[in-house]
This record gives sequence, structure tokens and C-alpha cells, in this order.
Amino acid sequence: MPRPGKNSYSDQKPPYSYISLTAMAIQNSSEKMLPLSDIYKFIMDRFPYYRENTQRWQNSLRHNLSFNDCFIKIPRRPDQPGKGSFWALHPDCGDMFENGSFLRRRKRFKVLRAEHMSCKSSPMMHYFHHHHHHPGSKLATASGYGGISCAQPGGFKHPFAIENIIGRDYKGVVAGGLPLSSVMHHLGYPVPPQLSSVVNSMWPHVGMLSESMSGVPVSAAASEYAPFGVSTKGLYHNASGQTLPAVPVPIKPTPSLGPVPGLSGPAHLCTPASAMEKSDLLEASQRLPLPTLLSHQRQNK
DNA sequence: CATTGTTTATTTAGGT
DNA sequence: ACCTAAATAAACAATG
Repeated sequence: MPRPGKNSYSDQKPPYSYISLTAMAIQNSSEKMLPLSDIYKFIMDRFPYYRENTQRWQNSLRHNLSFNDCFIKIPRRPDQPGKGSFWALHPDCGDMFENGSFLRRRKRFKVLRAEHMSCKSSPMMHYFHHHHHHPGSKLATASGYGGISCAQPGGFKHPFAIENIIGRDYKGVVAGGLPLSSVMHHLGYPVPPQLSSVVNSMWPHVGMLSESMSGVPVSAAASEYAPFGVSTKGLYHNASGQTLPAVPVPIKPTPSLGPVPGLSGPAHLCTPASAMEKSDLLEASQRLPLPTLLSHQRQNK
């Protein structure tokens, strides 16, 4: 082993995209949501690589948060001091690591604007409809990943839960040559022996856990979760007495047939998500597929 | 005023 | 090689 003195494996860029890292951070939190600063902290705490050039990667991270529909903003409760909102994972973002790569998803998660989508039985969907509808809010309506959208109550799974990551195709996990299990391990998740070995050898630093996470023990969070894993203790009331969500959706409704059906299948009806991402579609409903302004350059290298 | 969010534009790189 | 997701840069608006 190289002397972990300074430069060694520890400052190599982790094989995770900002999306992965952010999702990890969020998923790791007890409430399944975190303020920006805590996401930063999470990442910096376990990946030395990100203790430098903060200006640069944090900008990118921020960009990712607002650009990707898989992240949703949850307003801060009046009694919770601090700046921005909390960030959580969109309930329907599904298993974004589906292909086993944490560097690149096969398809971007986009919320589609369909005021009258057919699915509304989901507990959270119901909750969404009930409460805010802010145009601009990514979770205003239905959504889908890779073209699929609606899910039926029945099988729920954590988008970034270990089961979804280590629990299936072994190949996937190793795909990026990653330390995932290491991360998971230190996040308090069980790690299959097979994986832990791969990991320990190269990412020992992922070790220090919690304590940085505002002192909240990673474990004791499951207590007040309802049947489907939805936290019930997140609701609050605002000044007008209206109930507002303060809680993210830790779980993801999965079509009974398994995770994200059709994801690996043929083309879907979903528009090829060209360059447009965010959801402004909310206003102008779904009209023409906006002029795709893709780069024309094919630079050199 | 520094942090947090949004948005546009361009470049890089993953995966097939 | 191609397609497109992800990274990077940069210009602001909002907000405490």
C-alpha cells in the first residue's frame, strides 16, 4: 500500500457523477433530504478529491440540482433556520444506477407534464396534488424515467437503496471500479463480502461517517416511517394552517413487475429529451418540441 | 454580500 | 463513430 501521506489513491476522482454523489448524500440522510451545504459536506467528508476546487465543482453540483428533475426542492420549515431549501430525490426517479454505472445514466430523468396522467394512486402523488402545485415545481405532476412514468402501488423500492445497487447484478457494481460498497458500508449499510474486498483496497478513506451529518445517527430514522417507507413526521403547517410537505419521498413506487419496466426496452413515447430539461412545460403545456439547439461543433482533441 | 438557485452555452466523455 | 449524459463555465436573480 502506498503511504496515505498525501497524494495517493485518496485524491483520485471518485467514479461517481455529481448526480450519484448527491443522491448518495440525500439517501444517506435520515430525512432523505438535505440543504445544499450538507450535500457539500457529505461529499467533502468522504472524498478528499472534493476538498479542492470547491468553487468549480460546487457550481456544477448546483447546476445539477436545478437542472435535473430527479432532484426536488423542499421548502424549509419556518422553524428551521438557514438559507436555501432542502433537496430530495424525486419520488419517481427510480433506480438511476440501473445500468450499474454511477458515472452515467442511460437516460435522464425527466418529469413529463401531463396534467391528467393516469396514475394517481400513489400515496405521495396524492400528497403532491393535495398540496402545492407551484408551476415550476418538478413534482407538480406525473413523471417518468426513460419514458416510463406511472407506477402502481405494490412494489416500492428505494431509488438509491443498497438493494438497488448491490442487490442485483454484481457486474453493475464493479462496473465503475467503484468503492460503492465502501461508501455504503460506512453509511451503515451491509456490504456483501465479495464487494467489500474490492473496495477496501482502494477507497479506505470513505471511512469517517456521520458526526459531520449534523450529528444525526444514520440508523435511527426508520422508526417513524409509514408502511411504504414514507415518513410521516415531515409534515408541517404553515401560517395559513395549511399542511405542507416537509418530507421527501424516500421511496419510489415501482411497477409491480419490477424496477422501471421498459427501461431497457425499445423506444418509448417520451420525447428524446433533446436539450431541454427543466420543466417550464408546466405553463405552455406540451406543445412543439422546442428547437433543438444542439451543438454543431465537433471539436478536436 | 455571500450563499443559493436558474439558465444558457460549450466541451468532455461514457456506453453502445 | 455516434448519441447524449455529464462536466464545466459563466451570467445573473433571489434570498438570508
